[in-house]
Amino acid sequence: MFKYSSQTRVLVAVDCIIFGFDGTDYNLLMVNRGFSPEKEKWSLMGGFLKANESLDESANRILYELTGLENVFMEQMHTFSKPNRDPIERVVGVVYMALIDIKKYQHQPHDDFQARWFRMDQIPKLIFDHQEMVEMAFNRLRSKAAFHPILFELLPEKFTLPKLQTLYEKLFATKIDKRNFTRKLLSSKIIQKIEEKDKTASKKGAFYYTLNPSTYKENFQRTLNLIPKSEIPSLIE
Amino acid sequence: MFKYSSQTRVLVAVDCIIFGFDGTDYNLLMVNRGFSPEKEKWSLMGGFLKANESLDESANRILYELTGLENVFMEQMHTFSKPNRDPIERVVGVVYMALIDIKKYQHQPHDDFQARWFRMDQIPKLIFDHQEMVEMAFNRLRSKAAFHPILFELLPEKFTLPKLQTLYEKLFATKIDKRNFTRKLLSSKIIQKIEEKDKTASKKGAFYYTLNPSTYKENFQRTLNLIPKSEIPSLIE
DNA sequence: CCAAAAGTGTTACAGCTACACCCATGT
DNA sequence: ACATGGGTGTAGCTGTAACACTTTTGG
Repeated sequence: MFKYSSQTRVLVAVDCIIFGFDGTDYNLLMVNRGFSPEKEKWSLMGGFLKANESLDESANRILYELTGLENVFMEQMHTFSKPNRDPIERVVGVVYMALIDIKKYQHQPHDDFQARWFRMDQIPKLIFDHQEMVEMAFNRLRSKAAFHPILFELLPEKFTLPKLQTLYEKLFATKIDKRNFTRKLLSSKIIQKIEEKDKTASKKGAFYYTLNPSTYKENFQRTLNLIPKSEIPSLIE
Repeated sequence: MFKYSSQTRVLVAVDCIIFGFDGTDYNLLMVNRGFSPEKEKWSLMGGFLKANESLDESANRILYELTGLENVFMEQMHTFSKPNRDPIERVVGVVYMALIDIKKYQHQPHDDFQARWFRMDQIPKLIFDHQEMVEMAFNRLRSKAAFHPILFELLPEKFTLPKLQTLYEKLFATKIDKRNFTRKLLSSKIIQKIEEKDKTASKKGAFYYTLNPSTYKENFQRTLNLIPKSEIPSLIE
């Protein structure tokens, strides 16, 4: 087989930034590295691109191997490439962002990987340029969520309006008026009430809602304006 | 030096999607490949990532080598990775999108590369997955331009309002009311009129405007809403 | 009965859209 | 003088933001 001659070949790593929401705060799923370099330190879930898989396949494989999860919302975000970002040898790092319902991964089966959730404000010092990756991912999440209803990926099938509102308030570090929030959301028709209440958070209980799958897809491109316009300029991307 | 053992190393190519605007249509700068595979066919400007450069540096080097241009608006867009996207050997392709003033590259110095502009609706069949890359880039440009004033990168320093409006109308394939367009734009303060007219397009002549550098940067994150809301849902990303 | 969270309507304002005519000038 | 493209103002409407009280129920 002919090859391109005299060109440098490098390793390609895939790193997954996995967001979860515990009802109060955003969390990140990290693993304790079992190998050098930086053994025993916390890092993103990652692995090397294999010979016969695409990056999407690789990211999904890595996520599956480490959490057992499949069919998760995940998309490619950015490729990092500083020549010496990995001290061992040159590695180009492709970062994926995933959003999962935090309850779907609770340390269960794969404890051998020593994965655990960290609240966004309590993330340990990370290896290499992983800190930078996380910051970019969180900003990207903010930009996307301002215009597309992706945050539902972080919630279980049934969720309450107060939980959903907290999700938005925490991401944009702002308070939202609950009457306006509810009205905009319901007028979009992307969620529907079910006759069942969550009583864990209050005595009165809050009604559960679920996504309306058809209108959800239709409205995915539509900008919902759930965030007051005055907050939008603070988005960085 | 220690290495990660038994992992696959691959070539990393950088491909630049370079948009220009000729006053009427969007154009793409393509090169006629002088080497196999697909010799003599049209392709994006590209090259391989070198041992000691980052992807950003590589993209800028490639652009400079092929056009002589520097300090151009360019950002990383997506990394393509189907295992057999290049028939010779495995190559992961990182795509950059650049926006340039079309007059800054007019076949001059580097004709040996046989680069030329193609109107977006007259792009020849491209090699590998370059067609897919171009489509993604154009969609991405649309999404970004809907909310950030990046299209100015396609214009010369002095430009007229009618030209600017055409730029938006072509990208979104829609007609915009010129009174509304002008009003929104001027109220944003990002451009300023200069007392000089372009008489090439009409007898009356249209006033030139320039970017107001300070307000331009300030307002870069602000959503201008130059495109009527009803058109926005058609954006795909 | 009280504390804590959920739920619900209205009004004022800002920003958007729709729309048509006059102006300047080269030929 | 006329054809061509450039420039300008208003009114109605829609959507957003601001705002406070009642309801429910577990303890």
